Amino acid sequence: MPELPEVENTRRYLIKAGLPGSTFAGADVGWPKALKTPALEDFVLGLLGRRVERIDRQGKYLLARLDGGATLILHLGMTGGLRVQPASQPAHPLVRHTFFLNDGRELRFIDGRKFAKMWLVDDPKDVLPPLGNDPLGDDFTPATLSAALKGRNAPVKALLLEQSIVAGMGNLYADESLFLSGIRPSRPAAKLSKREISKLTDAVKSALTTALAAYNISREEQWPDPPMGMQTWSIPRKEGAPCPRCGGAISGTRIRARGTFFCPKCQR
DNA sequence: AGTACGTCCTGATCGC
DNA sequence: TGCGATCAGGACGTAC
Repeated sequence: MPELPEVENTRRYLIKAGLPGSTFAGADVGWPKALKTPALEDFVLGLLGRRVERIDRQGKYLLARLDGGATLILHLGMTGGLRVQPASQPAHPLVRHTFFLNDGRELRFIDGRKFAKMWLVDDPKDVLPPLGNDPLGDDFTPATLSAALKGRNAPVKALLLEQSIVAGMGNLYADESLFLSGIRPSRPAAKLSKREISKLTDAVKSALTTALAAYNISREEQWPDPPMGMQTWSIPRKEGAPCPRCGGAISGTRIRARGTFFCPKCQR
């Protein structure tokens, strides 16, 4: 499940693979429902002949800035992954979309579960939902997080998952952040103390930067394989497994229908 | 406005 | 060992 670290590493992978500078020579959209806008014909025509100038990330969205001013937006959903490969190389069986490049390579969009999404727009603001501060940026502070949680009585984990509060947060890093900060996922957000908000802010930054760094160090030699399947969790995602801090049994529950794991001793 | 839940999807995993 | 049942969850629409 690509969350911020995986999406950011995908961005770095695309840059390393030389997608910026390449020009689209066509596109094969194999799962039309993934294309949100525009209609298929305009999507293909709009990409044709356009060169990728830059690749940005906003939350979990990848934005390929094209010459001429348009932006190709990709969201990896839960099982999405991207690869830039020679057309002659056999494609992964779960490739749903193929973007042909003018250098004989292809940008291949893998997406087993078909939850990924694509847009081609003049202004990303027209289609992107409101996104909160990026937790890796300077604007993500105890003050801004506290303000975002003010008056909210939903479980803190549910709010961490809202992209309008923490852009790029996902289920696994939410559990990780709450474990690192010793806060139980079910706690009403507004009841967190100032000190807890501060610890949570640090934990979110720490969980995400650790994941990014772990990938870059341990998998660097594997580039250009896609950055997926990172496993840098402190907390086991298995009920009854031993807590790495106290040795007690990890509890499993569901919050907003999302699998949630925490240590009942370490997280209060 | 805030909160909760169903829906979309299918590969991977579980359990008998 | 095999196979059907269940699980996984990001974002959105709907409902209360």
